[in-house]
Amino acid sequence: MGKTAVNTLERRTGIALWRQVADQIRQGVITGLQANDRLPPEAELAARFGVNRHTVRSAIAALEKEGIVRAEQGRGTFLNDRKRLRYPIGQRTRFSSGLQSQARTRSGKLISSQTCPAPLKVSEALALASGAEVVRLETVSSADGVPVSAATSWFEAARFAEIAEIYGQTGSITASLALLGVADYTRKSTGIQARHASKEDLDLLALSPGAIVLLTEAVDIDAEAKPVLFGQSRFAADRVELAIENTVSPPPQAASKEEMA
Amino acid sequence: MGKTAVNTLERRTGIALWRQVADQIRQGVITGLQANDRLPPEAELAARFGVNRHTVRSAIAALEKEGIVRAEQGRGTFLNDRKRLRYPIGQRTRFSSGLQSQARTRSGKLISSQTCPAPLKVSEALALASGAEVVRLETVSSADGVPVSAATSWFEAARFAEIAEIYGQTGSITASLALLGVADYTRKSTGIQARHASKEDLDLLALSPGAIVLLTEAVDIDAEAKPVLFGQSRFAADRVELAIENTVSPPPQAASKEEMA
DNA sequence: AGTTATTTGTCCGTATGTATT
DNA sequence: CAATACATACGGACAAATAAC
Repeated sequence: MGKTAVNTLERRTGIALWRQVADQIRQGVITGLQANDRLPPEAELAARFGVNRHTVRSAIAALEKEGIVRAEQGRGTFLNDRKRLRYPIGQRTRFSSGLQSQARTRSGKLISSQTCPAPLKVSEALALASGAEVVRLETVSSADGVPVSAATSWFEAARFAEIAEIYGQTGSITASLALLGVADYTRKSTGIQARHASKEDLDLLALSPGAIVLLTEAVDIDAEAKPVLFGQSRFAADRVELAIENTVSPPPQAASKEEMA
Repeated sequence: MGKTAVNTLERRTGIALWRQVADQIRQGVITGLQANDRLPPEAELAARFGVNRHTVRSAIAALEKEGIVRAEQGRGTFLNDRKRLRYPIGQRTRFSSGLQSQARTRSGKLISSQTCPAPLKVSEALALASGAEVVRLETVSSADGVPVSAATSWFEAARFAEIAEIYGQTGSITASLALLGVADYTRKSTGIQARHASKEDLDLLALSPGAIVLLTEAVDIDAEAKPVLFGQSRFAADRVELAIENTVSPPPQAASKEEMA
């Protein structure tokens, strides 16, 4: 038999059919199932999904506006290839050096900053007295001009009062901390969640409604194991993959603490 | 001014307004912003979201069917609390011991298994000759009876021919490998992505359409650093948080030179 | 040249779902 | 529980561009 493929779409779920079709096609892209070339013709897709051709056309129109595919009259509809960046997370997590080999240019932009009493979660993460003053930075990091992550970072105000200004100039957390006397810092812990992007993140990351973000919560510590930074980053899930590479030291015991590239 | 909170919902995105409202309320739950008690009255929510009260009612009806909230005549609408499990990822990643302290019971169920030639990605991950035979396991792991993750795992067939049967009995990868002579294994690498759940995962994880999964791709190696397992797990993003805890060995003393942009 | 088949693009009308008043 | 406006989904028909023969 042909491809009766009953990829059962659900009706009256509050999500339009054309969007469900678009989501499925997009997922086909990111799974890497399809190469960089032609999609099946609209009529075939319609049959495959069990919907009208117009519905498929709506889906394709949406994908085209997103830049996922391009439709050419008479020829067909083609996938635009877009690879995910690989963002390494480990004891030594840094935006710029982590993407060094994958993007020609990287940049960090300061969106806003504020000094205020620390929320409970922040004071705990930074091991501060409850109510201590902290600086909050809202930043967006891009690779080759494409926004990759939006981050909210908290620093102890007493120690890092000028970090907002310095970050505004350097565009780099690592560089800013270095200027403020933190020669080196390491990642203590990272929590990872996934959710739909908020309205603000849609703007900051130039995503379309319904997009997914990978949300990381991390604490960085200095050489004396004192917390310097609590950060909450939202990565555009269709542009980034988080990679945890455990430095090659198999079972416990003798561990090599070196890093290499 | 009251709370004119313009959480601007987007129209004609293919996602019905009532569903966007429901999603926002649900996210409020999972972010922990709201306690376990009462939601604002419908009229206030309507004002807050800038929609009609009927629309809010549709949203709440949907959330009630999902078990997220309960509406009570004359009293109001209340949140049912649900916390995320914390799933640790590190060199020693194991399902059961990782959730030990958070769930009374844990179990792994074998959905299906198959022996076939390794796909390219799998043979590379396991360092096998291309086309080597592998065993593929489809499993679902649950905590306190609630499905947490659906996983696809590949093993070298020559070495682990009976793993499907053994897993079916033990319900544990660690136990199964032990019975097959792998006393210990460690995590070599973990990649993390996020996407919408596929139709199959919606079933396996008992999720509702539009749900998000955290997708991890991991390679586990034995004491001789030989790959034993390539696994692809899908975690229900609204039930689980992935946690990367870097074993406390702060900075490598000798300052860093290899970093910086 | 032309002719046909394939595929995307546009137009018509109609029924149902969604959202507001 | 209306009445209304708009978005969504379907069905059919034809035009326009492309490719192959």
